[in-house]
Amino acid sequence: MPNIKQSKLDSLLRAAEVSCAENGARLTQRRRQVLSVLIQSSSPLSAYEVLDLCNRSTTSAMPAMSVYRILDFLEQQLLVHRLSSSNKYVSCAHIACDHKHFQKTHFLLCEGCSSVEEVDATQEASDALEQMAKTVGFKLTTQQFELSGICTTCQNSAGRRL
Amino acid sequence: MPNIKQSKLDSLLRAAEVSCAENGARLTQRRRQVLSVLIQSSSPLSAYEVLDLCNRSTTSAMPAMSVYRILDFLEQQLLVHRLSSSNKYVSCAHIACDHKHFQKTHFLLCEGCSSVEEVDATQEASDALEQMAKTVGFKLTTQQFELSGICTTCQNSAGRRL
DNA sequence: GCAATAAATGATATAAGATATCATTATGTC
DNA sequence: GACATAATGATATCTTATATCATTTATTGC
Repeated sequence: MPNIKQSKLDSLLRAAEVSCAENGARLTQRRRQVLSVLIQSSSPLSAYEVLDLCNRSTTSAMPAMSVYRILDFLEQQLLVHRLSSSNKYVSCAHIACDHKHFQKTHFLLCEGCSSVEEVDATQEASDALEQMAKTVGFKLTTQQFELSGICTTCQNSAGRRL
Repeated sequence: MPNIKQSKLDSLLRAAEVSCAENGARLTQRRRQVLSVLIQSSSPLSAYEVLDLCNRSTTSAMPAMSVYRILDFLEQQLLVHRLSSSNKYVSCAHIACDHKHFQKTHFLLCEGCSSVEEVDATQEASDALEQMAKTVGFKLTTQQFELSGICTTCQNSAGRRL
């Protein structure tokens, strides 16, 4: 059940293809298939969830190995991100734009509906974290943070559903 | 190879025992064994790493199942923390004091030596993160953050080792 | 102290997740 | 089209995690 329009999906896939080409890489059929699954998912997926969804839509079964390889590839291309806290994958929110992942990236994970919001760190948050680390002598290298919470939708429907 | 003094270990274990008792729980031999391993480790350990270390020091082999159960128990007692980004465990830095885990906790993970520093969030960091989440409508619930970086020691030895 | 109950651990099986390795197919280059 | 390279298929294996039931150990009430 795609929760995005076919036209939107197509344009993202085309952008991904261009993006790969710029890096001298190719967005093959399999890679496109995996990326499609992630783009269409409203929540992060594990490698095996990706695998199942791929095999649901195709006749030729994909081996698990391929999914891992392809996820690695897509991650390197910055087309998908790996969430280390759950060991799942999400498609990048910036496939179609020229966003450069310069700032630290924060992933806000909704505990209600499992949706993810990818946002750039504010300068304040970035500074505060650096500063905090500095007080114990740490020099931060993390560029990715994963925070849990409740999204707007789930907050509003809390009366009904929680 | 214990990197802490026996007396220190003993006093932590005694404190842990008291802490459990206060919750109507018991620090059994097996639980004490697992906790000891974690306290003595200079870096986070996976469940199976804990298992191996336990079985190295004892004649009676512990089943994997027990380790998972005991880690769950110790985590509930706040004697150990689970790092979701690596799926490993560390002993709490506050076993012997009356620290209450009121503030958000940050774990600073050194990419050089794998050591961990457990620190309370500064008000600034806490506020900045809340604020950032708020801009996209999220209400944060996370109480634990895991950041990677380089510790003081490794920064200083960088010329030699990195 | 001892039976009854509950808590903790042992033991075994199996599921789930991830990786290593080599064979095969597809793609690009000359 | 032959060659080199990249990508995928196929298989085996290893690691990690959980489910389940039996056994042992502790606790409670008498």
